Amino acid sequence: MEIFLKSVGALSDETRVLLLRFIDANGEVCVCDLQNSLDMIQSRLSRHLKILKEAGFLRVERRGTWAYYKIRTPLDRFRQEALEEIRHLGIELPELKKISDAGACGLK
Amino acid sequence: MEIFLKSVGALSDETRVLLLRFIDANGEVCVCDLQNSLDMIQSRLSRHLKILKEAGFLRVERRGTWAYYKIRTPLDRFRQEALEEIRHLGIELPELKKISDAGACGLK
DNA sequence: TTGATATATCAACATATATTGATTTAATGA
DNA sequence: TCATTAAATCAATATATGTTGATATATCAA
Repeated sequence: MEIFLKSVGALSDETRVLLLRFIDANGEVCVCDLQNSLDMIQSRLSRHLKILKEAGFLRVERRGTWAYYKIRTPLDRFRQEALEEIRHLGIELPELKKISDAGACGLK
Repeated sequence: MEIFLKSVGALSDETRVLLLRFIDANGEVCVCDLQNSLDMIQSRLSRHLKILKEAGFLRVERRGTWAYYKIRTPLDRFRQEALEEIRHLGIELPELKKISDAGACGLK
């Protein structure tokens, strides 16, 4: 029950659904790229990424000071279905502004 | 998005998951039977039943002063998967104490 | 070690959601 | 019509969750 509630709880917030879909659409992204692309402050992103990770949707990989988030694979059936459902919502996604590759995020 | 959030929001509460599973397992039940079986006060039940109904999981049918709730059919794919997932949680369900058939709920 | 950068966590506050008891609404039958 | 019963709604309160700005942690490079 607890794990189920954590999963659906993670999905019941507009910010997190957008985040999940954005990462789903763009593959691996780092937090500073999300800040740039989604125009959200860092602490807000960090919070929601943690919730999505702990709900089993995301995986983090640290490289140096950067933290790269991506969809966890494999997803179990229910999470996969949820992701599929989110894909069909037709959410308009902002463009990925990937500056982490340039070696600096340039954010304060 | 709004409908999706409403669906997962409805699932992200332990009381509602139990309610949904109980109705799923017992078929059609009226509110006073739920009061008896689940030991919950009426206003609490009414609130959660409404949320589950508006999220598309339940259907009500009124007969006289009684309101009978059951799983809405057909459920769309995602809601069906969610229900399936809930079935697999192994939730221990209390016995259905069906007194509405007797013609009186006997509740204050 | 020091400074700079990326991310995580914390504290304060605002908003949302759940619980309860009281009231209202609706249907029934005397 | 009036009283009764089932269910819905409301008001007050408590708890949970989201947002923000500030601070802490971690990595890297000079």
